[in-house]
Amino acid sequence: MRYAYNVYEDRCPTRLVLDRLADKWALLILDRLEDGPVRFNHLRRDIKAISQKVLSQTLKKLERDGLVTRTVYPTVPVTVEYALTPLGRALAETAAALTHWAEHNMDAILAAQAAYDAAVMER
Amino acid sequence: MRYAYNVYEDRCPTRLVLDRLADKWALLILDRLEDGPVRFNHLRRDIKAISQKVLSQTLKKLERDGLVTRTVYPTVPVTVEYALTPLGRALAETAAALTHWAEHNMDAILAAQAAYDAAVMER
DNA sequence: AAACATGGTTTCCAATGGATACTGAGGAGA
DNA sequence: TCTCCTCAGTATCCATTGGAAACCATGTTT
Repeated sequence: MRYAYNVYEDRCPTRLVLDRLADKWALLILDRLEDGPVRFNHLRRDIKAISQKVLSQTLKKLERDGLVTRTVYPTVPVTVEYALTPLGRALAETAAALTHWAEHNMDAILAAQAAYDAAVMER
Repeated sequence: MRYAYNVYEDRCPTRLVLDRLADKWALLILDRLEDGPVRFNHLRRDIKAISQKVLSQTLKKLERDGLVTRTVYPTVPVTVEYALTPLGRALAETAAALTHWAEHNMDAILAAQAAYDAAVMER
């Protein structure tokens, strides 16, 4: 065994982390922050169809995990900027591989789904 | 734009794929299948705390997406083997990066959580 | 005075997730 | 023979989660 942790084990803390990272919205947020800090409502507009509640909740969890920072500027109205920490940046690169894989291999997956559904229909 | 798809867009099919891949259990299954075919109950035992229902459902979705194959051997009792397709293998390598990142960076995340919780307490 | 911006919280309902029990065919052990 | 065990799943129920929409405070613009 190379690491002290084993994600196959129940009750291993890595399971908690995997739970966090295996989240569509968290991956999209991390990906979106790679180019630099972004404000709350800007994220909301960029990541289509995310709700305010889920965005807020997800950002809080990412902040707690030390993956993003939250900075408040006392402007009027208040400005809140979210940015990646070094740890978050490392993860974002890994996460980007997943989202980009999805974009890249979409056609193959759609074809597989169509074939599967056709096979189920004629069964 | 490099690809025809954009995961930030609502209603883009990549969102469906991301939804599928951003799933703790799917990632663990793909990871577990990297070393070769595995039977249903073997997966169930290896991936601690997964329920039969969720394992069954997740495998079906992965099969529909063309990421795993399901092969039935008419033994007694019946043997069902799950294996990665070439497409699934490519994804498993990407997914492995995530699970291994979780194992690797666990200590930093636990420390961040403790610091965050302490800050919240004294606030 | 009404509308819009900021960054959220609250509320409600539908969908999802997990725990548990059950199936059913066949083999092994008592 | 009777009971238990294995295989690979379904079926059922309840708690948690997710998303839609309304609401909040503060301040600027029209």
